[in-house]
Amino acid sequence: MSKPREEKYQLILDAATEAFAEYGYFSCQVSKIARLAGVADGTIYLYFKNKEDILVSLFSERMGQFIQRIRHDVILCQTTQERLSTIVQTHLRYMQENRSLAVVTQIEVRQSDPQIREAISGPLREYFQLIEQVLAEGIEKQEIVLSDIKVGRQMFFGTLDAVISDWVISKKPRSLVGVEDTVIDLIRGAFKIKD
Amino acid sequence: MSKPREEKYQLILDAATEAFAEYGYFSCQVSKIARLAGVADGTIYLYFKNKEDILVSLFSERMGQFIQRIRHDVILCQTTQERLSTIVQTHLRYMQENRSLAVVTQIEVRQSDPQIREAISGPLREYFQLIEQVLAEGIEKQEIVLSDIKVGRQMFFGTLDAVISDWVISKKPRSLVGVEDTVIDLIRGAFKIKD
Amino acid sequence: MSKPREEKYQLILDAATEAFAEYGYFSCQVSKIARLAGVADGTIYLYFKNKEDILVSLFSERMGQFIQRIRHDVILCQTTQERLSTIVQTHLRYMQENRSLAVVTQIEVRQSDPQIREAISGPLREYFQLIEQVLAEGIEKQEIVLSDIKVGRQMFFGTLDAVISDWVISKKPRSLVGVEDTVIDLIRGAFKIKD
Amino acid sequence: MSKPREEKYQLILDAATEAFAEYGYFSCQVSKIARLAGVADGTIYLYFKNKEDILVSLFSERMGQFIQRIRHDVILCQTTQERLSTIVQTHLRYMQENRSLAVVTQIEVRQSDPQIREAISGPLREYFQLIEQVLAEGIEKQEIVLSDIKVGRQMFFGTLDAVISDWVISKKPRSLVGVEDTVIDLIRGAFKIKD
DNA sequence: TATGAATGAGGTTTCATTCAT
DNA sequence: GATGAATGAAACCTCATTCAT
Repeated sequence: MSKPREEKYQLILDAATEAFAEYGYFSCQVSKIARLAGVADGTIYLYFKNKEDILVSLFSERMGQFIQRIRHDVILCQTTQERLSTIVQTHLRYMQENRSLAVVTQIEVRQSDPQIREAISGPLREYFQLIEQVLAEGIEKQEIVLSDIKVGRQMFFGTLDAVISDWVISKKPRSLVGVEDTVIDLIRGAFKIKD
Repeated sequence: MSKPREEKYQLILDAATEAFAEYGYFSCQVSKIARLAGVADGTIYLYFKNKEDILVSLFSERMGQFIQRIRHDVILCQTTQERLSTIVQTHLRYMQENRSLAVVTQIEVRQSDPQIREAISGPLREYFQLIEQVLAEGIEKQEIVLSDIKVGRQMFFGTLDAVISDWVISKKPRSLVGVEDTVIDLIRGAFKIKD
Repeated sequence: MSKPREEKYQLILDAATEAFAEYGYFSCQVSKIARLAGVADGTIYLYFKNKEDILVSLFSERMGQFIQRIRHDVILCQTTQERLSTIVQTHLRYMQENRSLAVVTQIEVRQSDPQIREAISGPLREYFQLIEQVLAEGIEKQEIVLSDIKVGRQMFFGTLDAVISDWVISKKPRSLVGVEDTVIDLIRGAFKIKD
Repeated sequence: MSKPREEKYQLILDAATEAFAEYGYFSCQVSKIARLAGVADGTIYLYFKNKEDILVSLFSERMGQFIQRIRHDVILCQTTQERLSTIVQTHLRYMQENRSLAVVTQIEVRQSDPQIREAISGPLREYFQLIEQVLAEGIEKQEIVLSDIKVGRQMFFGTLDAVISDWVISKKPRSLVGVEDTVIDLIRGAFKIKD
């Protein structure tokens, strides 16, 4: 009995991801999500408290999954350089495979509505902490040079974010995978990682 | 005769910047802007076609000013390193002095409502081109090492963007000026600029 | 399942007829129609695209019904004189029984807002064609004398229209049925119909 | 000092006639009239109490002039037949020469807004009375046969009204003068005027 | 007298949410 | 659980009218 419930929950979340990506959170009506999910408008409210709850759930579900994947890949690495390269690769590839999620992330990370931003900040903060941990460990082991961990993370995340932002906006994007090496190279230079 | 017209135009734009920054574009009613500007609701529409036009005008006006300032500062520089450092400094200081503009910029650049994004993209693209010009010249003069100009610009802008984004979201932000040196240092490393 | 939908559609159309008749199209707010129909404002928009669509639908629905009735009555007639008399009678009686429709018809047929007029013209043109057909047949069979069919129709319709217009405007109107004979008599004279 | 006042008053009335004819009373903004008249919006209110007053003034001024012209032409006639023919001719020709007035008349005669209708009814009633006088005299002198004066007037006016209505709506209208003879012929038949 | 920028009441329409079926 | 018709609050925008210049 709980299986179909979970299924429809995910179905709606998938639909919402597509719909938010295409129209933006505010310009996307709940009825559009319902139609895309193949359910009635009212059904949405059996699974979510309100429209905002859809967005927030979408974030913790999908971003949570994303972070878990990255965390899993990072654990297998030996050096800081490997860890950073892995994050770059996994981040870009994951977003490339989940374009709509990438779009939603781009849009909604910066939502100014304080309530929404607060609700969203959880998973993102978790990701930031993961990056900062890697950086801290790198400094400690003298594998990288960095005078301010937070700024280091901002550079690291900001670069990936900007790359994806351009990719998302661009109508004819080149593959994200193609820029991996350049990104990694720039980051290695920034953190003074030796060859 | 045209002075007071221009004055009120700027007054409304200032009010809109504050209001959009506080509530976000969609959650901010036109009446809020009007009240903040000390004018009647209808007066807004003597100066702007509609709500979207306020946002778009805000962008081209204020971002245009911002880019002009950066362009002016960059012209005075001799080396690529100086140019990049100048952009970092001017960018961060300008945003620090215009927090509300920074908020709006951070938020609305990524608005996915396609119409709005299109309208906004102009000034931003201009800024991107400026950065890319500096990078291209740096490569040519062998002052920097960079295999892909676009990715270089993404790293450069993305870093600044992430720094400001954190600063804007943070309730008790440290001064942006304090991170200038770290940012410049990271970028010099990324572009392999010698001391 | 479709019954209640049709019912409410007609309910709103009835309310709109009353409301437009009392206040005129422009001076009548949608909320007035809603209140009269006993539904919420928003409900109106589940059945009609917008305010104008209400008026247009009202016209094609009600006028269509009106024309059908006349067409039905005309078919049973043998002579042109009978046909013309029947149209006069049915027209006047129908309007007398549907005063609000008469008011709306009188008022809105001539709306100069070009968009509205265009939308409304369909059913009216159909009625004009019916009259002109009867006249053409009458001429052919030499039952009437008329040098210009269009002008003949204008006289025929214009007379009925003016009679109803006066009746509608008048606060204490005499019955429309009372003038039937005079109208028929005038028209018989105009078209030189022998006794 | 009173001359230019009168001039501008007429100027605005002319502009209003054009503007009402093109857009209809409700869809025509006061500012449009002002622009057409070449005066400021506020100036309108030095000459007219409000928008409605423009329409009402337009009516009594222009229709008054129209009726006066008809009255003048009718006085010169000897027989009822001449009088009726003269009214038909003058009516059609006047409207043909003043198309915008014709349009406004068509539209606004039927305004359902009770206040407006009341204000307009004056000049129109005067015209109706003139027609009814002619008919009454015709009956008395046994020049025409008519059992109900009011219905007779309705037929007479309604016919002219419908002719003009079609002419006004039609994009490529035939000249109104061309139908004069047919109209007169029909009316002579209706009133049983001998040759 | 003339101006036209400013006003602000009020209208149409949208859409998140509810609830009877 | 599922539906989707109905709700009604609230937003954007228009435009007749005013009034300081």
